Amino acid sequence: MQTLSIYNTLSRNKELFKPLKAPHVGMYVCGPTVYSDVHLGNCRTFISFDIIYRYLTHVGYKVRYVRNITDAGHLESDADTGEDKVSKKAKLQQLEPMEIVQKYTVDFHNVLQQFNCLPPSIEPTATGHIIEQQEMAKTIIENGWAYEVDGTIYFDVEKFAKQNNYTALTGRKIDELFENTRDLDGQDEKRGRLDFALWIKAKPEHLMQWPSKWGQGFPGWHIECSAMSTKYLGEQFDIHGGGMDLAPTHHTNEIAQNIAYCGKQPCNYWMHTNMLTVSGQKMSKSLGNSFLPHELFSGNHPLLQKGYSPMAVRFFMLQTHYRSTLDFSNEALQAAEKGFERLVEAYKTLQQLIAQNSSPENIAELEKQCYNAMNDDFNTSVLIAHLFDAARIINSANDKKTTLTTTDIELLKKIFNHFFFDVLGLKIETEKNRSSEALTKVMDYVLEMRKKAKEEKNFALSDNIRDSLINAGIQIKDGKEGTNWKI
RNA sequence: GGUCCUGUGGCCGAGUGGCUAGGCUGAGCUCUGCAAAAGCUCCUACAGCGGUUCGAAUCCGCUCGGGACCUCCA
Repeated sequence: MQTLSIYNTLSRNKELFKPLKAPHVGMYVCGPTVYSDVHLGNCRTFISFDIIYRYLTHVGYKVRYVRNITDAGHLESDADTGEDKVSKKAKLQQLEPMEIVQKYTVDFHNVLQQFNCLPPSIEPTATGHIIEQQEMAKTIIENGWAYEVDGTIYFDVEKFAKQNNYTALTGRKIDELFENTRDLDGQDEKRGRLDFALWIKAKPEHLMQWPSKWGQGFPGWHIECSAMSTKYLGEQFDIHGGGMDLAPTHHTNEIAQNIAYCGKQPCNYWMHTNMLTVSGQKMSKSLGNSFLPHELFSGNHPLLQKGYSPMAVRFFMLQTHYRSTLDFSNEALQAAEKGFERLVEAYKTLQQLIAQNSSPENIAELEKQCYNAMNDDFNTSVLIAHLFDAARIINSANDKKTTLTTTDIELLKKIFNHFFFDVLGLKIETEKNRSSEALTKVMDYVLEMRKKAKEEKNFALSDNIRDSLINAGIQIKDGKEGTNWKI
């Protein structure tokens, strides 16, 4: 097993990864609230955790990866005010709330599939775990950490913070939090200003509500994750992840709930992915600089000069470490697209490399460096740099400027299979008709014609053939071993 | 306003107290009938000002800029 270190938000340091029950690893990631098209920032988070899931699996762990779908209880404001996001959308579109949930869940799955993300082991929903959430709230009340006011259950943060480190995740000073939170004038039935709801009394017109011992209501936003992680991963598990914006409120409250419920920290390693910006500014609807995944793929957006394939985008994201902000720009995307293509071409070249008896290259060391990169807090950026080194060696060997033994070539293939495909989750996109048999035969014939023309010094014709192929979107490359082509 | 994070070459983006990140772009060379591709070389940076140190982009302080969350506002 590899020695892996992970940056833990709790300690603000990289720590050696020690699972509670190796080889089993429990990982929980906060999934999307399915009330609108999936945000590209969400995609980044889920792609990051897809890599983590893939790498842990690759090095031999048996990972149970749980990622929830929030389909109820997430209000417009995190201060337990405003409407439920799903219900609001349902009213606007005059649909059943579960129609909204279905529509955007399907959309979410489609997008992640295009990005080649593996499905999680379990994908539980908030509405599917109402009982569990009620039970957890009940226990928290019994344990003395929550109270009921007219059918709504609040978590007593002030009381909790006196005996526990409520702000462990962010290191904020609790006194300042109290000071900076304003009074919710008049309507406030909470005891403390930082208190948050575990269960909320539903008004009669509220579309999504369930019976409970406290009357009709619906769950608070934070309780679902505590309830579902506990149900499927136990009271304590290994990794909990999500976007950085979730740490101060959602995750902080989640930890409080778990401790209030069973007296234990829910997990050992908290991992947070950084945000997305567009040309240096944060991606937001109000700034008019946000676009959807399908707009990014098609290029159908004023900010996009062209479309970028899902794999190019995935590769682009992986060139930046998950804890750094990721900046979208046409220039950067195009650079990534070309770099990705370069690796794909090197992989194809690798398949037809001819082995020599000896080699000056140290491929075993290269493989080791790839593992080192991933072991250092999943540093995909450094891993990719090593893959480019591999590409240079492959191309050099193809140009007869270096030599590789059979062992070297096999090891290079293994490196690509393990890291490029399995761990980074990249794939070679097969354009329709790209390598249909008929086209291959036609190309063989056309290239034979061109070869003959060249032998007869009829360069006008050979160039004409080449230009015509370029017009048809096919590029040819003359090499020592003959001519290759690609679309 | 508060807390936290962050500032790297034309662009993107890793990184460690002293040793080439890598990709894209541009220039030159090799190869080639020419081109493309590929290889090699070059453009060699670390926001600014102080400090610690034999030595800092890497540690500390301040200034300026960017971001996240909270507050405010809409």
